[in-house]
Amino acid sequence: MRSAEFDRDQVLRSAMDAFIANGYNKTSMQDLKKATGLHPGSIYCAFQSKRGLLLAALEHYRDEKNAEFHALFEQHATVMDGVAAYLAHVVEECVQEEIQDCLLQKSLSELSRQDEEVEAVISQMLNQWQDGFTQLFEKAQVNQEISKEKTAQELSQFLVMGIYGIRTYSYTKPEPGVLQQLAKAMIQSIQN
Amino acid sequence: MRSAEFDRDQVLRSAMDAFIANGYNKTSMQDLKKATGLHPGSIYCAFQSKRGLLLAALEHYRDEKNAEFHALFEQHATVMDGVAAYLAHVVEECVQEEIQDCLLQKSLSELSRQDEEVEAVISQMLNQWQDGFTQLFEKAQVNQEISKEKTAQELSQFLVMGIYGIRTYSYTKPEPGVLQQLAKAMIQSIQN
DNA sequence: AAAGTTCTTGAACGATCATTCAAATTGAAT
DNA sequence: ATTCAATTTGAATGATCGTTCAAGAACTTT
Repeated sequence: MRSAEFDRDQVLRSAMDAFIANGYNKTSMQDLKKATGLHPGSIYCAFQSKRGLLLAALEHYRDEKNAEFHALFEQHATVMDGVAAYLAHVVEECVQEEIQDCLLQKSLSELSRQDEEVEAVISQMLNQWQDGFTQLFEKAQVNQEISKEKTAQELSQFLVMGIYGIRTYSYTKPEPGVLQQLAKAMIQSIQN
Repeated sequence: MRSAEFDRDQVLRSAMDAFIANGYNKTSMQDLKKATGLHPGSIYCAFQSKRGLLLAALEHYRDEKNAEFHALFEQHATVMDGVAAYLAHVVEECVQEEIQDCLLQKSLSELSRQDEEVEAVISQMLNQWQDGFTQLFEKAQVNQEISKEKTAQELSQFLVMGIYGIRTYSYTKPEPGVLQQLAKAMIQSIQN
C-alpha cells in the first residue's frame, strides 16, 4: 500500500471554505483544485465526486462545530450564560467581512429541493445540533435556572429558529448592533 | 410598432416559480424556455439576460407579496391578529408539498456573496417589507394594543428574523405542528 | 394589397462544467 | 536495486451553460 500524500483535514477545510464562499453549484472543480491543491483525478479517487467531497466537507464541518459547541458550554457556569455566548459568537461570525456562513444552513437552502439525500443528511446534522441545546435546557430546568413553562425541546427549537433567522438577517447588511439586539431579544424570550 | 405577444405578468410568474424551484444558478435557459414558453431570443429581447429576468421576477414577486400584505392586514381588526394570520400564512406555505420558498430569501442566500447589485436590490426589498411591519407596530402602540417597552422597529426586526428562521427551519422537515408552535412563540415574545 | 417594421424562432457559438483515463511518478515490498 | 501497486497528473471528453444572430413570421401602416 501507498498512502495518500495530502492532509485530509486540510483538504476538507479548504473545500468547506470554497463551498461556503461560492455555494455548491457555483464552486467548480477548478475552484476546488485551486482551494485544495488536489488535481481532479485525486479528488475523484478520494471522494468519488464533487458531491462526495461536499458530503465529506459537511461531516467535517459538523465535527468542527460540535467540538466548538461543547468547548464553549464547558466555559460557562450557567446554561443561559453559554447560550448568550453562543449567540454572541454567531453574531460575530455574521458581521465579519470575510464570509462566514454556516455551511449546513447554506447548503440546505441551496440543495433542499435538488438532492434528497443531501437534504436528509444535513437535516439530521442540524437536528443533532438542536438536540445538544435540548439537553442543555433540560439540565437548566432541573437546576431551576429556567422555568418549565415551555419544554426544553420547545426552547431549543425556538433558539435554533432564531439562529437561522439571525444568519439570514445578516445578509441584508443591517447596521452594526442590530444583530446583537436580536440575540438579546432571543435570550429574553427564552428566559421568560 | 408591434407589441410583444406574451403576457409579461404570466411570464414573470412562471420565471418566479422556476427560480424558486431550482434556485437561480440551477435554472437554465432551457428551464426558463419551458416554464415561460418564450424562446431564448425573446427572453433576451425583453429582459437583456437571465440576470435581468431574475431582477424583473424579483420585482414582480415583491409587488405580489406587497399586495397580499396589505390585503391581509385590512382583514383584521387588530395588528396582532394580522400578525398571527401572517405567520399562519407563512407556515402554511412552508408545509405545502409543492415548493413555496420566499424568492427573496432564497435568492439572497444564494447570491449575496456573488452579485453585489442583486444583493443590494433584494436587501432593499426586504427592508421595505420590514418597514411595513414597523408602521403596523407603531399604530398598535399608539392604539395601546401592545406595550412600548420595545420600539416598533425592534419588534419588526425581531418578527422578520423569526420569519426567516421559520422558513429555514421548514427545510429540516419538522413534524407538522412544530412550525405552528414556533409562530405561536414568536407572537408571545412580541406581545410581552 | 403591399411595404415596412418588429417580434419570434431555433440553430450555432464559445465557454465552462463535471468527469474520465492513460501515462508518469512515487512509495513500499522483495 | 528491482518489481509491483497505488497515487498523481493534466489533457481530453461529452454535455450543458448563457448568449447571439440571421432568417422567417406577423402585425401595422400606407
